[in-house]
Amino acid sequence: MHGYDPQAIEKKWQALWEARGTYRVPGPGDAGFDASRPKAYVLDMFPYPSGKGLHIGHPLGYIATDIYARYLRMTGRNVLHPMGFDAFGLPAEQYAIEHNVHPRLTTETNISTMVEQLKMLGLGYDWEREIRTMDPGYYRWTQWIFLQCYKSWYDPRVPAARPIADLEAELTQGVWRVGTEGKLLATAEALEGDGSRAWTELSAAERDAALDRQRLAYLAEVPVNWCPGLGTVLANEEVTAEGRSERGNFPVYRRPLKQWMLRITAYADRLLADLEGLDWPEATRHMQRNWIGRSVGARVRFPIAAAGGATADRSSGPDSGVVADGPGTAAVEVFTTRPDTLFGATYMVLAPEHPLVDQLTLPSQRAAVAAYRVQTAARSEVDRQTEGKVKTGVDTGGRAVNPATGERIPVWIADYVLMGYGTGAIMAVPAHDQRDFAFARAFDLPVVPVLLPDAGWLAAQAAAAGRPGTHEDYLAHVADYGEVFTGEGLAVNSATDAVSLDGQPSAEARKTVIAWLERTGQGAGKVQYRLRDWLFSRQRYWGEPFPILHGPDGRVRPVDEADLPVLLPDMEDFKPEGSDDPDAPPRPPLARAPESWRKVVIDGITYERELNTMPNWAGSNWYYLRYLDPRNDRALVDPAKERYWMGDKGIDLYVGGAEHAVLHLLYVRFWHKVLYDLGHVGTVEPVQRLVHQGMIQAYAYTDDRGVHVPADEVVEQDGSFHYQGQAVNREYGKMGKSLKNMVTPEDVVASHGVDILRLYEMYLGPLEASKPWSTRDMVGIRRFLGRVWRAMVDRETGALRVTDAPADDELLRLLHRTIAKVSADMPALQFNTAIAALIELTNALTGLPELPRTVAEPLVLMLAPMAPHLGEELWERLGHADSVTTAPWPAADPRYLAADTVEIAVQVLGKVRARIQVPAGTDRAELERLALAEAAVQPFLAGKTVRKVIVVPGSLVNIVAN
RNA sequence: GGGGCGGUGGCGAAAUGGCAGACGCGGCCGACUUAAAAUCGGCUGGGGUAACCCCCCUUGUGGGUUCGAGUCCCACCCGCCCCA
Repeated sequence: MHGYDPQAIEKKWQALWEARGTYRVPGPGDAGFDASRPKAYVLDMFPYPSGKGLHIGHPLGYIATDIYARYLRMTGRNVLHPMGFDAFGLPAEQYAIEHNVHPRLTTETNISTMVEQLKMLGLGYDWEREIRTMDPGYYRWTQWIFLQCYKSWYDPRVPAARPIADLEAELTQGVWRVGTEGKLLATAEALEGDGSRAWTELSAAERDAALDRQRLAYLAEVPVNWCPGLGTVLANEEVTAEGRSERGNFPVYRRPLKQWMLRITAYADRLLADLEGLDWPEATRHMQRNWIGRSVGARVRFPIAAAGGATADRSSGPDSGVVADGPGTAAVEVFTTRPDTLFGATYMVLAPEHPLVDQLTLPSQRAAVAAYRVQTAARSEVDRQTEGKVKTGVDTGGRAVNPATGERIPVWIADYVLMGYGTGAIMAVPAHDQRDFAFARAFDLPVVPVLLPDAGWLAAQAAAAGRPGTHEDYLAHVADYGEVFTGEGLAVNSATDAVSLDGQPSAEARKTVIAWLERTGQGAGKVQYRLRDWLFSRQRYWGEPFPILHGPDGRVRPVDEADLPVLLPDMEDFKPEGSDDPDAPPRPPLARAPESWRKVVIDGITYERELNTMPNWAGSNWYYLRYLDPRNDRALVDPAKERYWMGDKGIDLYVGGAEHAVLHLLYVRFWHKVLYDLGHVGTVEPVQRLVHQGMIQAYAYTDDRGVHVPADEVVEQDGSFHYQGQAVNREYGKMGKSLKNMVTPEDVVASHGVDILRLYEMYLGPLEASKPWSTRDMVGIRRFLGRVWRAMVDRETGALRVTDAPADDELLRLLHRTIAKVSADMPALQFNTAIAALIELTNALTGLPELPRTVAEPLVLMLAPMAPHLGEELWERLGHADSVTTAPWPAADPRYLAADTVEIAVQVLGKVRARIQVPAGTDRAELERLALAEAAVQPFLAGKTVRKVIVVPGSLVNIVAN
């Protein structure tokens, strides 16, 4: 028998590929590199070797990029298509803890398994470029990038990161002064008596502090998400909406801790602006814009008029909102996007954790305030923001002054104001903000309208609320109108001797009030971001150690770059010290490392190593650069290799899950921009084109008890489903062990072969769409590849059925239409329609006594990227010694694309009434004449006048008659 | 609550504003076979009707723009995702 035997062919070619190094990709400087060819960089999001089994959905994106990379290679490009492993971090560590084996061992085992699985799928990776983030040769450069962040500052004038040494030089030269909160102040703009000081006036410690305040990597005491169950802090992104850890589902608490931070906020504007030029899914760009959350408004200072505390306490950090305002007084600073409503601010609300609360609270209110703060601490951040809940809050008894009206207004605390957002305090304008209004109604606070709504809104609301709807009535009875007006209006009730907004539209009123605030030193226009700096410390073992030493005087000393990597010490006891007690102090596992690792003596001074490790994101944040030059021990990447492979716009195609739309992809862009600013990479953005593959889902079945039954043992009978004779219900969901509907690549490869699996996954539907798996449907692909085989190989004798006889014109036209279609579908990643076109072509070959070579070869070439094993086998049988992977992609011949005759639809009033055959290229006038003369349309024209005739050459004629 | 994406035969799906349903699965009929599998050929959105001519209807619902709408616009319903 000489039929199509997928498993035999696949085994043969996978061995040959390995032996011949078919997928080795030389780069600049390597032997065999051809610099005249254009490059393409096709990248998969690399996996973490978690140890959970792969199911059929995991390789979807890998298959797609593999097909695209193979196609590009056949079009003459040097194609970089590497793979590696995200080996550090929580998934690998949790697996190790659960199995009570060292994470290095479990990770290495898991990686070996995954490499075998990926090779089994026929994926053409250059395994010589494989990287693992846990290898010292790799994480050395992760540490190195961290050091570059530590040694850099963000110069807003460029704007770009620059070496911190430059800043030090400029400070020494007097370009800058250091302001009251440690902020940099251009000397030229410094004002007399603004409290700023020259570099020469600062002590050594103050100078250190001033520089540290500018670094892109810095230590700060910040409120963090502390997860005692995991024994580590988590980034906001790693905490679920329910206030639990994304991994492990442990409770998470807010508490202040001293942590390493990365100043991603400095890049907020560029991260936002540079989204514009990217070929990314719109939804992903939208999510990143939301995450960055740029809002334009003003900072406004409300001086404290009456306070319960004695004197203003010390300034409590850069963004606390506390502003020393001369001896004994202070002001609460707020951010508002609606400074045009400043005159309507009738009270203020502070977050319960706000540092000014103690000072503001009157003795009579202390007990109530303290109780409320305890109550708040127990609630999660998301819970606090959820709307529709009953508003709660407590009056501090303190009073602040509205700078516009000069009136003393009450200051409350309430949990819907968050300390971590903005300044931790708001001005409340109940007349024009929904939440403020609800709060004011609940606690009987005054509501003063300061905007006149437009007539349409007023009329609609007046009708709904049964009010007259006049301006006078609205201003007098604003609280009786059903809804709060939050739109743009005309300012009213907004004038004093000092400033007047009355009559101005909101946009103009904002400008007026900001100008006045700035002139009088009571505030300023300000752009604020939702984006926070990136919390970069984890109290875990399985991660990159920080290249940081702590001196006995508390000063930080970076490890010399020549001493990198700082090796992760081998420890038997690597487990985190989890705890049920939210107040237990963090105890990173590295605190238990041998003293020989923890202590370092330099010039007679004993330093302690930083005991935290970097988060999971660190290693995956720049891996795409290391593939370009994976074994370089002198640099992160050789500049010549970086320029060639990254080109002008970076990675040509990056495919991975939509779950990384914000975190991974935002962090990657941030580090890439830092490296760009410092001259280590040549592109502004790392990824030009991004595609998210969809999920493969599957049916699952439950019996009448609601218990899942094995999906592969369910049979369908007459439209209902049965398991062991019992009727079962069908559900639809993620593939996985819990639903008992998992299908593994191993099973499918064993029963059908890899090429059929690859084609079937691509044929299911568009790459981006989620779609259901159905093993039953795979038979269609098996039939297709079987027909291809039998068209070329005699199944009795095994002889080649391909001859040099010429193909007839009809077949050649179909062939070249197919080439044109597939050639257009490949770069668009529309493999489902490309396969459909190849099936059509193959179906046209089934009756032929022999197959012309002019048809057989292009068919094999087009099939080869998708079914590489079959492609190689048939290419070899067609007499080619070289691999099909480097054969040239076929070109469609325009001569065969134009048909001699075309069918034209003749419509009357948009309905098709006849079809006529005309020579290709028939002109409009002739088409119109033929259409009007067509016998079949006459009944529909009878008794009517032809008003107009629309002619679309090559397609249709539409007769408008009535 | 705000935003994004989607809704097309029994199923997966296709369709630069131009003949809706390509291609595959499933189903039906036939050929080959002692028989089955495999393979090959034909039919297969719904309704009317005389299964094949022909007519009507049909892309979640209702409007609109257009000679012409699955495609563009508005409102609504449903599903998924993101932000609250």
